[in-house]
Amino acid sequence: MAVASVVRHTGHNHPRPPSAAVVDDIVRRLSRQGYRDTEPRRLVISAAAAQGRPFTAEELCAALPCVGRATVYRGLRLLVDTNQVCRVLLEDGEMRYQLSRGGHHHHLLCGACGIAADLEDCDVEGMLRNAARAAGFQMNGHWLEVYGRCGDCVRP
Amino acid sequence: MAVASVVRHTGHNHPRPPSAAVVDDIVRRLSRQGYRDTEPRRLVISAAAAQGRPFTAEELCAALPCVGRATVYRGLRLLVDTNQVCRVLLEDGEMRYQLSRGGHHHHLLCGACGIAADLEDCDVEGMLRNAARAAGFQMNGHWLEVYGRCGDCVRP
DNA sequence: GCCCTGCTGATACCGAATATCATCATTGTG
DNA sequence: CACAATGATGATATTCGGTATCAGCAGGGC
Repeated sequence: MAVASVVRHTGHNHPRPPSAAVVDDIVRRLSRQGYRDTEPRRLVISAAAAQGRPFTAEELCAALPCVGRATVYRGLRLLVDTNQVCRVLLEDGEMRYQLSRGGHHHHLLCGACGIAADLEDCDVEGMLRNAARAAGFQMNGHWLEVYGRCGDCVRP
Repeated sequence: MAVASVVRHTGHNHPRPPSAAVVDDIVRRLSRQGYRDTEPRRLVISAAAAQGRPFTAEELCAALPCVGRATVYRGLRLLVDTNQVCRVLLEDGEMRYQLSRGGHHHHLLCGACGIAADLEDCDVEGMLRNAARAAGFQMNGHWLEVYGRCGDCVRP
């Protein structure tokens, strides 16, 4: 089977100083698609990048009291629509968000500390496609979340 | 790899006459857990069983104008909590529901007709557990939905 | 048949998210 | 550099899905 590699989104469990480079990068990609480079939008991106774990739209609003609610929601939706932010489904059905590093990956969600690590190079894709085909189903995509305990929370 | 088997929830794409046996079965299981056998509750179960594809709570309400909204929501929640109904996550993030046949399985969701077939005997579980362990993560569960086109919609 | 207790359902309420719309700011153009 | 077109903002209203409340009802054990 494929070797799994994991990318921790942050060394700590708490917001990190947002990297200006990351924000610039996203803004640049948006510009290329015709979206303007505005101050509130940069603030939203910066706040999203500063989150150490999957966040909700409301948490962004709380972190950005000087930006209108509607703007935060719009900005977040734009980021999701342009695949810069991925949705994360918690075990209880709650939907959260997380800055995406791009490329197909899945999330290892720790139920203890709430952190989300990326699981890459996992070959569920091919396996699912085969299983689906055997069932007469043409697979176009999938949604997968993995729940459990991260290394830090298993042995503290 | 494991052989995949599929169970179509209905031959047609539209509501089927609810089987009294299915409703009785669920009611019996609820009774065993101390929940009463009431008329409105049976109606909710019957309506849920009559759906040919994943449904929303609001759709149940519309199908049951003579049952109070709160009762429909409570009934549905009870069914989810007792694992008689499983949640189905659509590709756009919408949450729907579907009568469960019990046992662990995943859904093959057709984006064209909206039908959900069950994918059983697919060994993602073990594979994921290994991949997670390799990443230092202790996996306790997962959520998986498969999107695409069902056989009927691929070649019409 | 009685009574306890869970269930019902009309209503009020809540929180998340979106629609509206006048105003502002960015960016391409001259 | 100034202008104008238009996309973006944000205060507010509104919608929508879901839950809390609570008086009255009914299931089921006795």
